[in-house]
Amino acid sequence: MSIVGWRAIADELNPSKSTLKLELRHEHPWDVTPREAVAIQNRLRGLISLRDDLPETIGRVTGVDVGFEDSRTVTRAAVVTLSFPELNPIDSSVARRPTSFPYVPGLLSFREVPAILDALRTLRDRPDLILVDGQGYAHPRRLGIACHLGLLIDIPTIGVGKTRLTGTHGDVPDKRGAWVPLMDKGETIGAVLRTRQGVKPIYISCGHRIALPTAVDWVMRCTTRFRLPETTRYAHRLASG
DNA sequence: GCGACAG
DNA sequence: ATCTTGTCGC
Repeated sequence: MSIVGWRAIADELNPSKSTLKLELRHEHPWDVTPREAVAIQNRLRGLISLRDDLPETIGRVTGVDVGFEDSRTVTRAAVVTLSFPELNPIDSSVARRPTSFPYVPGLLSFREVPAILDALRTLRDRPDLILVDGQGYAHPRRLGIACHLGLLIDIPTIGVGKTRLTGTHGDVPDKRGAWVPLMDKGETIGAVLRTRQGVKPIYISCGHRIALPTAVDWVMRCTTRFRLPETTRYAHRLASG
């Protein structure tokens, strides 16, 4: 579908441009040096919960993705909420703001989270569960973008990466749903999951308030006939258009 | 010192 | 991520 078509759908999903009360559980500066960013990550890492702490019933799943415009000088975050288990889009939001932090492996959240928070603020309802494009716990300091975002807004999050940031793993059986642990320094930091037979596996890790097996289950429940979950696909289309 | 390195 | 045509395969 064309970009015009998608913008039309996006507006139709949330015509009132209603604002969601999104109180941040933690605050810290964003205009920081890479060195300061690392210090913030080391301070926040101890606050992450890898335990299941999700709503009793989840009727909606939300996807988040970020794209860039004008030679990466503008950051565009897209959030799409789908009904569950139908996986039909029922709400969405897009936010654009000047890019203020460079891409540095391991510090992705400092580049993308500010715009994501802007997008979340114009969503109609508070998400039950969010699938974030990128790693969560599978990070050098165990604070990938999914952990960072989930912790700030205190909502369960899952990291869904298309490629590896850190860690090692064996071969993944070529069968839908098969997965092997992603290991680092003797610890399981994530799962390498084959969402469909015959496609490259994706990297799943805990964000916040969810355990790894549960995270893998939810990613599979959100994945139909493609390599990536529908949440990620819808968000990507709105972020890139 | 030499690689590796989410998006 | 983004820049980009054609091309291999179901």
